[in-house]
Amino acid sequence: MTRLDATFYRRDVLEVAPELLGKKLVRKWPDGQITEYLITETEAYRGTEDLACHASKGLTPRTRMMYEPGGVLYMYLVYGMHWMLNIVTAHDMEPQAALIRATETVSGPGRLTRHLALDRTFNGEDLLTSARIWVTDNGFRPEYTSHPRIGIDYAGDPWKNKPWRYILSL
DNA sequence: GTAACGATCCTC
DNA sequence: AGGATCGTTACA
Repeated sequence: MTRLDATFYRRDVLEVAPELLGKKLVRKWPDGQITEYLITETEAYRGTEDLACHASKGLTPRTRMMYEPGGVLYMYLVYGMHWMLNIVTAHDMEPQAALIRATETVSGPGRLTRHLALDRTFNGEDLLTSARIWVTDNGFRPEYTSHPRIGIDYAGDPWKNKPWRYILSL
C-alpha cells in the first residue's frame, strides 16, 4: 500500500489511465476518517490535438492545471452542477489528464465527486503530498477492456472513436 | 456585454 | 426524451 509517486504519473496518459484501474483512491476526511475506493473506470484525454480534450482550446485559466507536471488534480464543472475529477499526467507543458469515471462502489463521474466531496478547492491538489487525497498501489494488475469515450461526440472523427475509455474486467 | 454549450444525472 | 443549472469561452 504505497502512495503512487511522480514517475507513475509523469508518463503518457495512454499508459497511466489504464494502469489506474485497480488502484485505490484514498480520501482523508476533515474528521480524520480514511476511506478507500477501488478505481474501476477511467478515460484518457491527450494533448492539444485531441479535440475531446479541453487543452485543444489552448492554455486558459480553466485548463492550466493540465499543463502542470503529472500528479496534480484538474477539477472542472460540467452542465452547471457536476464536478469532474481528473488526474494530470505526463510532463510540464504537456497537457494530458485521466478522468476518473467510477469506483467499485460509486458509478458515474459526477456522483463520484459528490460522494467524495470534491470540488473546485481540489483543483491543483498534489496527489504526491496531499493530506486529504491520494492514490495507492497494492500491486494489483487487473485485466481491462477499452471502449470509446462518453459524451464527446462533438469532437468528431477520429477522436470520438478512440478507444480511450478503460473498464476493469469483472 | 451577450450567448451558446457542455468529459452528467435524475425524473418522467 | 427532457430539464436542471452555471462557469467557461468566443465573439461583438
